[in-house]
Amino acid sequence: MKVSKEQMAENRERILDAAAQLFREKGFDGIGVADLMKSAGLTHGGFYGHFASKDELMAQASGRALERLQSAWAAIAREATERGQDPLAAIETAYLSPRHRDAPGQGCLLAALGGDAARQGTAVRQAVTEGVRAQVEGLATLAPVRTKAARRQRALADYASLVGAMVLARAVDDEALSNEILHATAVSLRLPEPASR
Amino acid sequence: MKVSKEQMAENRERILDAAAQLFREKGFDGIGVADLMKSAGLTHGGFYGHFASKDELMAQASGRALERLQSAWAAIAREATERGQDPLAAIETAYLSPRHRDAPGQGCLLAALGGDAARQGTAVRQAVTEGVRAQVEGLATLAPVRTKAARRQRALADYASLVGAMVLARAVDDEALSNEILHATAVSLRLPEPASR
DNA sequence: ATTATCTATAGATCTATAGATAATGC
DNA sequence: ATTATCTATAGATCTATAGATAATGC
Repeated sequence: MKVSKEQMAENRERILDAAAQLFREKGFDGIGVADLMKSAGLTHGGFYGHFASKDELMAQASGRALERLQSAWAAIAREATERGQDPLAAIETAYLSPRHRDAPGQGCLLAALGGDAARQGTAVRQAVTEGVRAQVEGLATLAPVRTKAARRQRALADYASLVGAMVLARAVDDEALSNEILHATAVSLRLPEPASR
Repeated sequence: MKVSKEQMAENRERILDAAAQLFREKGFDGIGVADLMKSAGLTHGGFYGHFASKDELMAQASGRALERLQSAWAAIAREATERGQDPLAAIETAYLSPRHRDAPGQGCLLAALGGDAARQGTAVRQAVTEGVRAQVEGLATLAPVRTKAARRQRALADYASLVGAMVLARAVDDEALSNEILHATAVSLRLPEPASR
């Protein structure tokens, strides 16, 4: 049952991607190693050849999710700039969309697992801290204000608004209220279009 | 081992209060029924005389936490008004304090369990929805803007900023960055004093 | 007599490991 | 020969229940 080196590396990537999605969808405690490995097309016991523990996977999957969202934001910013539109507004509009709300497995790690991350060990917290730092720096370069300090302030506050709006929009059971939260936040961030897409 | 009716009602309250705190501190999955009952000074098996299931407790404890925070906000607003200060700013300043960040067990349910709540069943989601609605309505009455629609918009957006700032501030592992998030959000909400208390 | 709580346990699930298996790669 | 994966299982933990116990309240 041994596989080639490349196949093994590919299997590891599949485990990471499945974990990054399933943790965001079901929570760190909502999915076990066995079901996770089944999702990646492998069996339970094989897991420990790739990762020392579930905790290590949680940290690496968090890092993976943060990287992927960072890339997605960069792509949105690039496209908006090409069209002569405000790149920060484009990212924020996409973030506050019902599409993002309804697909937590592909979305912002902090909105899906921020509360859980705060209760985790050093490995997860460090991965999250690094990702937050990178995302804040990325947003800061796009903020349309003059000083560096103002750009950073704006990036931090906007990021907080986005995460909170998504947490609330997903927590409530009433779609009208959920949409209202997303829309009110879009208005507060002075986004041009409605947040729906 | 039977106790009086009043004693039983008091025991039930103790279970609810312990649950409201421990769930916020450790997550819904981070504390079991046995340890929870031990925290309330009772034994494991007695639990099912008070609640039909852990799920029912989760919903009622969420409601309890939301009610308690609502009362705390009302008290802060009252005191601020007595001193001739802006009551909404007083609530927001208290919310964004390191004291709140470092005491999740006594704090905002949405910041502590919002992400988890989104993954729970109908009972928990309904309790959360009702609580969010009440808190938004409470904030809206305090918003210093003219129209009803503007007050509601402001309440929704401010609530999102607060929750997101707390989620981020608790998730990161670096106290300087954490304080920076709280402060940047306070600036964005135009709060007069620094957010520290 | 009723019943709130206790002790003990069933049944399920979860992480992690041990040993077997079979394909890779020297 | 080495090793990635598989099957099987140990050990811990968790929810929920059954039956015993002892204090309340008619």
